[in-house]
Amino acid sequence: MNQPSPTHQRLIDQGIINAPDSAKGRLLQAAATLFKEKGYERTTVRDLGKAVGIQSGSLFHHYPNKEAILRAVMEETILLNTELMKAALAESQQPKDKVLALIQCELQSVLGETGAAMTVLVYEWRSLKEENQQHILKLRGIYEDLWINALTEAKASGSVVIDPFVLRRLLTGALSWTVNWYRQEGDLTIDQLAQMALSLAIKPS
Amino acid sequence: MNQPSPTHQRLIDQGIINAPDSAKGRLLQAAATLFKEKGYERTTVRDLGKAVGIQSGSLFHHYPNKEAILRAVMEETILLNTELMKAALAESQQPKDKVLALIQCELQSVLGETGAAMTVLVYEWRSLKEENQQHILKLRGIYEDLWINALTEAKASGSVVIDPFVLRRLLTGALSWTVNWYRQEGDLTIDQLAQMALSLAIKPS
Amino acid sequence: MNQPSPTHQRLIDQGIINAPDSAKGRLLQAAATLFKEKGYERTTVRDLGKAVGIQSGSLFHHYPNKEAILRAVMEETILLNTELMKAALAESQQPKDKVLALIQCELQSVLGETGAAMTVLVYEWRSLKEENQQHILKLRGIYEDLWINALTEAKASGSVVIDPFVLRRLLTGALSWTVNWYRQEGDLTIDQLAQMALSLAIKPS
Amino acid sequence: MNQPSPTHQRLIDQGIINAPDSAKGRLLQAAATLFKEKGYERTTVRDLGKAVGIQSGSLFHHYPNKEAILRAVMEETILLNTELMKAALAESQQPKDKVLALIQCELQSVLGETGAAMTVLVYEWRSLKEENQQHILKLRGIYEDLWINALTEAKASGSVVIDPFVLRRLLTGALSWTVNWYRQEGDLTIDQLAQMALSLAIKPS
DNA sequence: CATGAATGAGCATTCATTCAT
DNA sequence: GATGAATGAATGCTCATTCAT
Repeated sequence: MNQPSPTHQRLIDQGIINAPDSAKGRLLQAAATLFKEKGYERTTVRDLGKAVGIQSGSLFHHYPNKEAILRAVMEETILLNTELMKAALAESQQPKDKVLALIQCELQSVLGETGAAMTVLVYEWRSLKEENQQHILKLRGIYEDLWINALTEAKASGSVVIDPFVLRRLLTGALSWTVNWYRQEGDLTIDQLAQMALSLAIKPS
Repeated sequence: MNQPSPTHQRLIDQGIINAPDSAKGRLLQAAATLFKEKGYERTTVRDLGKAVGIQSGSLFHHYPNKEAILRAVMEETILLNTELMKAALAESQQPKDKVLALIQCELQSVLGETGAAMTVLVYEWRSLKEENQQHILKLRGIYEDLWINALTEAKASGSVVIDPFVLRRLLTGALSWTVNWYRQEGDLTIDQLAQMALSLAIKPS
Repeated sequence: MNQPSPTHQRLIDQGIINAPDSAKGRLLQAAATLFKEKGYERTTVRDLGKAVGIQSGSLFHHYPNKEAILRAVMEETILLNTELMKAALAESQQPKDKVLALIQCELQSVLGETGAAMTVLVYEWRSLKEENQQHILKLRGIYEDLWINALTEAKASGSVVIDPFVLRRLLTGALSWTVNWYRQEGDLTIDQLAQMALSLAIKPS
Repeated sequence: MNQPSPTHQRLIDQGIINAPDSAKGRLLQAAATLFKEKGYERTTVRDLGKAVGIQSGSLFHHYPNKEAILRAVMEETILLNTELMKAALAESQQPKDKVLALIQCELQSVLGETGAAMTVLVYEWRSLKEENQQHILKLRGIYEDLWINALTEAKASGSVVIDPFVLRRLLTGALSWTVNWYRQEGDLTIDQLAQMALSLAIKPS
C-alpha cells in the first residue's frame, strides 16, 4: 500500500479516521472490500473475522454490532474524500478547473484505494437503519455542497448550461457507476476518463 | 394500473411474460417492489407471500426457489424493455432522434411502471448465482447492442464525440441513478430530463 | 409380470387383496418399491403420484393418508404370504420338509416379486403409529405361529436342538437380511440358499 | 455408565473417538439412541438438541450438518468394534474359538452399550449420501475381513461346511436382528445366545 | 483483548393434506 | 374420480450477538 496522502495523514493524526495499519483500520478496510464484493447482508461477521485473523466474537470488542462497522466504513470514507476534495479545490482557480478537479477526485475515490468503501457508501445505503442514514446523510451534505457550489459557479460563468442540481445527480450516477466497468489495466487512464466526463458536463468553449 | 402498451400486450400473448393480473404476474410485481425497497436479501419469502396474500410455502408452487423469482423479475423486465426500445427506434430516423428515443425509453423504464424491476436488474445482480447471471447477461447483451449501434451511428454522423462504449457506460450510470432522486411529482418532467441527458451526450449542432 | 399364483388369485377374488392391475394394486406395488428403495419417510406423496401417473392430491381418494398406504402394503403382503405358507405346508409331510418349505417360502417372499413389500414390512415398522402396529402385529402373529409350530414339531422329532423361539428369531434375521445381499443373477439359486439355511437350522441326520 | 474398556480408552486417547463424557461424545450417544428409536429421518435436530440440553442451532457448532452426526455415530462404532474384535481374536487360538469370540463380540456390540449405534449402522445406511456411504463401507470392509478370515479358517479345519461368505451374511442378519427381540432382563444370557448361534454355524464335533 | 461455545430468532424450503372446480 | 393451487406446520440450517473463561 502507498503512503497515505498528507490530507489522509492529517485526519489520522486528528483521530478522525483510523490508521490503515491499526486493528480497527484493517478491519474497516477488510469490511469495505467484503461489503463491496459480496454485499453487506451476505457478508457474515465470520467472514469479517477471518479477513482480519480473529474470531467473529472478538469483533464486538471493537464495534458494538455489525451495522456500526458498515457505518464506520461509510463515515470514514465520506470524511476523507470531503477533505481530499477541499484540498483539490484549493489548488484550482477557474470554475472549469474546479469541476475537473472534482471529477478527478471522485473518480480517484471510486476507482482507487478507497473504491471499495465508496461503492459501499453508494450501494449499501438501505442496510443502515434510519438513524444511521441521517448521520451519514449529514456528512454527505457537506460533500455535495462542494459540488453544487462549483457547478453553480460554472453555470454562472457560462460553462454549464443545465441546472446544477440535475447535472450533479447525472454525474453522481455516471461517475459512481464506473466501478462496475472501469478496469485499471485497460488503455483508458483515470485522467482521460475524467476529461471525457468533463466534456459531457461542460460546453466546449 | 394503466392498460399495457401494445408491445407489452404482444409479449403477454406470446407467453413470454406474465400478465400483470395473473397470479405469477402479481407476484413478480410485488417482488420487484419489495426487492427494490428492501433489497433481495432482506426481503423474506414471508414478505413476498404477504404482499400477494398467500402463505410463503405457496410461493414454491409457482417458482422453485426465491432466486428463481428474482431471475424472473429481471428476465421479464429486460425482455419487455428490449422490445419497447426496438419499437421506439423503429419510429426514429435521425441518429440524434434515435439516441433521444433510447434515453426516453430508458428513463421511462427506470422511472415508470417497470421502475422497480429495472432497479432490481441493476442493483441486485450479485444475488444471482453465476449460472443465472450468465442467462441475464445474454439477454442484457441484446439490449445493450441497440444502444451501441445507435451511439456508433451518432458518432459517425458527428453528433457524438467520445467513444460510444464509454459514453454508453456513463449514460447507464447517469440514467439508472435517477431512480434514487427523480420524483414524478416535481417540476421536472421525464421528457425534460431526457432532453437534459441528451444535451450531455450530443454536441449542440 | 407372471400370472398370480392360484392362492394369490383366490385372495383377489375374495376381495382380501387388490388385483395387481387395479388402480389400488398398482399404487401399492409402486409404494412398496419406493418405500423399499428410499424408505417411507423419504418417499413423498408426489413420488407416489408420479409413479402411478396421477397428482399427489388424487392419492387421497384411494387412501385417507400416507400411512394408510404403508399399512396396506404391509397388510396385503403378510396376508398373501401367510396363505402361501399354508399352501406350501399342506404339501409337506415330514417336520424337516415343513421347515424347508417355510424357508423356501420366506426366501421367495423376500427375494421374489413381493420382496419390496416384505422388506418394507420388516424395516418400516417404526413408521406406523402404535394403533397400526398392533393391527399388523396381529396378522404377523398368525404367520409366526406357522413357523413356531413347524419348528416345535421338528424339535420333538429331534431334528432341531435349540429352542424353537430363539431359532425362529435367528432365522428371521438371517432370511430377511438376504434382501441386502442376494442377487438373482449370481450363481446361487434361491433353492440352494434355502438348503444352506436349512443346514444351519437342522441337525444332519 | 461402566468404565470404558482398555481398548475403548486407547481409542479415546488416540483421538480416534470422542470420550463419552465430552460434549461431542454425549451428542453422539444421544444421537445413536434417538436414531435407533425413531429413525434418522424422524429425529429432528431439535430432538437432538433437547437430548443433550442445548439449542438445535448449537449442534452446528460441533458438526456441520445433521448427516455428519449420523456419519460420526457410524464411524465411531465401526472403529471401536473393529478394535474390540481384534483384541478378542488375539486371545483365541482354535478356529472354533475365534468364531465364538466374533459372535460374542458382535452380540455384545449389538445388545450392549454400543447397541444403539450398531443398529443405526445397520439400518440407517440409506440416509447417508453416496460419498459418506463409501467412507463407511471402507471401514466396514476391515471389520468384515476379520469375519471372513476366521470363517475361512474354520472351514479349512472342517468345523464349517457352507461357503464362508454366505455363512457370514446369514450370521450378519441373524445377529443384528437380535436387537429387535433380545431382552437383557430375560432368562437367556448373551453368552448362551452366542453358544446357540455358534451351534448353527459350526458342525458338532 | 481474545476465545469459542452457546443462544435464539429467523430463514428458505418441504410436504402431507384439503378442497373448490 | 381427478386436478392443482393453497395451506400451515415442521425441518435443517444460518448468523449476529453474548459471555464465562
